Amino acid sequence: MFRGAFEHTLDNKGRLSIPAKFREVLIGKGDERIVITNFVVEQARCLDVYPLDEWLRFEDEVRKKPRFERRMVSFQNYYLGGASECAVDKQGRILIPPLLREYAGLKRDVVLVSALDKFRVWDQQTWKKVFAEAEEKLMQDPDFLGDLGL
Amino acid sequence: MFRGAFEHTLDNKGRLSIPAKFREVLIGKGDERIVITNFVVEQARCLDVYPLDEWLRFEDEVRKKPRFERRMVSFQNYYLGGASECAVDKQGRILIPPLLREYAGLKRDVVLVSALDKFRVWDQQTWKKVFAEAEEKLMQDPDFLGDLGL
DNA sequence: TGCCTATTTGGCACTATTTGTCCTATAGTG
DNA sequence: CACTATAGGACAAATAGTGCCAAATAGGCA
Repeated sequence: MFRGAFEHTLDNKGRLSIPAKFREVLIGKGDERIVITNFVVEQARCLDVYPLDEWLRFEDEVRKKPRFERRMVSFQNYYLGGASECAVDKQGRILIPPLLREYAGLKRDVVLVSALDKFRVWDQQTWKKVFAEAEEKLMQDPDFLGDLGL
Repeated sequence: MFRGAFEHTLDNKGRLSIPAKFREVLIGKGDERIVITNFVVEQARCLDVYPLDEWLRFEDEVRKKPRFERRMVSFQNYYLGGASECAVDKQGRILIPPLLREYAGLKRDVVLVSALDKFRVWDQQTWKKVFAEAEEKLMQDPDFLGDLGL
């Protein structure tokens, strides 16, 4: 699965080259298509990127839930509504749809961060903040990891 | 199926061009006809757009239900009553019937949002509100996301 | 440390998509 | 019957997306 974090840059058309390490994972699956959607962690916006097969598995999970339950409706609007499929081009890039680019505040410098079966794309500044806050929390609460059973 | 969200504009005749990504799906079905009807999510009005075959399938579902049950009658009045069939023209546009345009408060800027087998059309301002509320709700309910494995 | 290879990025040209404008056909009205 | 208003269709300009090539950079190996 995906491992590591990489700093990359968008070109002026909004294209992002996928780190070779991540691309290898996709090639291993035999399908380089990905699905990309909006997400938010700790008030900070980012994009979630799934290999197509993982995304489909996830959609199936969602379909099993009660469709008209109110939180589910919100969730579908938010997470599924924004999801769009992209293909990786010959030099390993994807075009990030304008709305998503705008949502996550992606300008030039971005960071791609692995998250198990998927990875996330952050605006560099936003990522620095999120990362620093996470570190801070760990330092100030020594029991944090213990409480999680790690 | 449909994926992604797109900002488009109506021309002064009320015509809306369907995003190429969505049109591909219709072309894949070999039938570009669609059915469009009124809908409301979280108190906010929008339009539901179905490929014709999906709509027919949905009608069959409805037919199986007890026809004179009161809520079913209401639903039929509302959802089926507003439904109208449109064809996509040569440059990929549909004409949105005036009543529906008015219903959903469509002015110039609209957003087309995928929703699995169909998509929705929102007035841009309305969509922003609905989206922001959904985002808010999800942020405040981390357990819900946890249940979904996010 | 320096060379070689692989990866990433920038630039350019070409194609496709979207949108605004114009034109014609049709129906309604005087 | 002629004129006007309007809807629908087509054209064309502007914009955005895609593909390709090559420069620059980073990483690996000797």
